Amino acid sequence: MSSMPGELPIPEMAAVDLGAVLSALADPHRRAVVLELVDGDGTERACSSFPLPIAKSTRTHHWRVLREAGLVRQRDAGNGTFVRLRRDEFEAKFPGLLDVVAGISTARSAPVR
Amino acid sequence: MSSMPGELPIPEMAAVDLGAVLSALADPHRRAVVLELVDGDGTERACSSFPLPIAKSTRTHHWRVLREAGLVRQRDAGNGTFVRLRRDEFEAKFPGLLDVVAGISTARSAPVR
DNA sequence: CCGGAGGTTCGAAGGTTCTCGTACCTCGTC
DNA sequence: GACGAGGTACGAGAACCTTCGAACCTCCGG
Repeated sequence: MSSMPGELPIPEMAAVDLGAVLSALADPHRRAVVLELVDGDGTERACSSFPLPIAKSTRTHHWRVLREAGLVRQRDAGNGTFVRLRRDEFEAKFPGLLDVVAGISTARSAPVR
Repeated sequence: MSSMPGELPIPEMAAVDLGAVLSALADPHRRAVVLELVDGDGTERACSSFPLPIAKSTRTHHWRVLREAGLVRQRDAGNGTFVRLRRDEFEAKFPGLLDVVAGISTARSAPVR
């Protein structure tokens, strides 16, 4: 696990389990977050910038789950925290998964275009 | 929901939730079963033909989860039950999902070929 | 007709998940 | 220095998941 200044510990990609990933993506709140990250530009994003209708402590919980499932990297910058998708690493280990899930979720409520 | 002779009730594909699907696939036993079905020939298969190291009642539970998540169709034939992947229907609603998950799982322990 | 294989239902135990509130920490700003 | 925004740690509650065994059902084969 890396331990850069402010970087919260994350598992190596090799140690990440598909079951954990699917569980992480099964939660609507977490999936919404991942979705936004997937069709973002890949740069860091403030954790506080996600409009989740849940308590602060619950968010902390969800960030931990996403981190431990190998989906995101999280940096603690004192007064705020930031997340970044582990895009390339993740894609190398679970090819196509993010795109497929993102594609399915994005297709929501737009059956025939 | 359909109610053919022996066909256990299943949700219409439209009513199936991605979260439920991902949860269903998150379990190793269920994922193993789906995997076998995916690279099978699409024909019906006896429920008893899956080598799951769990109790009978636990199997029943897992089959229900898979059914209710929209992944399989199950037929009760008196002395035995049979399952079939809802391949095309599922593919139409969640394009690519099964292939991606199957691909990832199959890639296990064969990094460079 | 009896036994066994295959299944379901029920209830229960043990673990995990999601949620929250409270207390506490750390910065930047006034 | 005090305040507020953003976060974490901890504890607790409710709900759910996986698992099992026991009791029961339904057929097919001998």
